[in-house]
Amino acid sequence: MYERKTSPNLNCGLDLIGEVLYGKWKIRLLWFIDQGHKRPSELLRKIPDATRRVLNVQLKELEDHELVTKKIYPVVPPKVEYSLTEFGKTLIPVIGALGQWGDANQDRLRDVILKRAVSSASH
Amino acid sequence: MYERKTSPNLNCGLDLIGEVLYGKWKIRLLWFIDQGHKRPSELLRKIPDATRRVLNVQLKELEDHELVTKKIYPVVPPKVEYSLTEFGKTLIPVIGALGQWGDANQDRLRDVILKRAVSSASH
DNA sequence: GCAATAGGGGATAAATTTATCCCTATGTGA
DNA sequence: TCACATAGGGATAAATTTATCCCCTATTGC
Repeated sequence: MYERKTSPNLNCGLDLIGEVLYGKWKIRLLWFIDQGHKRPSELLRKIPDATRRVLNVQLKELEDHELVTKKIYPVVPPKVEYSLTEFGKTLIPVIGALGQWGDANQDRLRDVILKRAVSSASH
Repeated sequence: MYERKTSPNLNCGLDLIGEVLYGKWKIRLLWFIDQGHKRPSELLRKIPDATRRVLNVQLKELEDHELVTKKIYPVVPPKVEYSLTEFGKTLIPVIGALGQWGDANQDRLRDVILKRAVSSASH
């Protein structure tokens, strides 16, 4: 496992929430788990741009940060279910606010994001 | 300047907001600019863990994404002021929600973040 | 002339995060 | 016997982000 070489910033609330939510797929993992998509294979289907590996890694971090719990059923083929902890559930309204802002401004956002991407690509 | 090799995900609102807010200091930059700390040197003082260079880079991205505007006064020594655009201002309540959650849970967050950091450091 | 001020940015290195590849396990059904 | 489903994870590579270093501008005040 990768071993961090610099220490995290833990000064203010924004630092702290950043530490647990920073990760390409974490927010969406929390969101989809809350929506009832609990099994790894389901989550992978909901987030097809991610690989199985990264999702596992990020789910493990969410678990270490006590935002989700993992339940392994001793059956074959294996069955695993993730759920939000009570702590994790308190994040859902915040994530909802993020998603709403993104949805409400999607046209403009696509526009400015692509504009920047294109102009940097053309040397 | 670094040139992206993979294309951004622009599927849902969460992807979109991620594209513009993802960056170690961006959220705090927006927050402090909104609080009236507009000059680069002030922002650097408010965020002492960042270097001048990164703040410039991330401010440029925020500008390209139309969340802030930059005003350069033609004086010597140079004076520069950043302000939120109307679009950028609409993000403030969302950022406020993030910060509030982080503040409200700061003890627990410090705890779980450090727990993970320490256990991974010890092999 | 030299330092200080306030802000910029290129080049490169280091850190961090994601992606790829590949191998493991165990019943079930063809 | 072989493929399939379902989940896990090590090793390594590639992509991306941050950090370091160093140099530049122009004026004011010693």
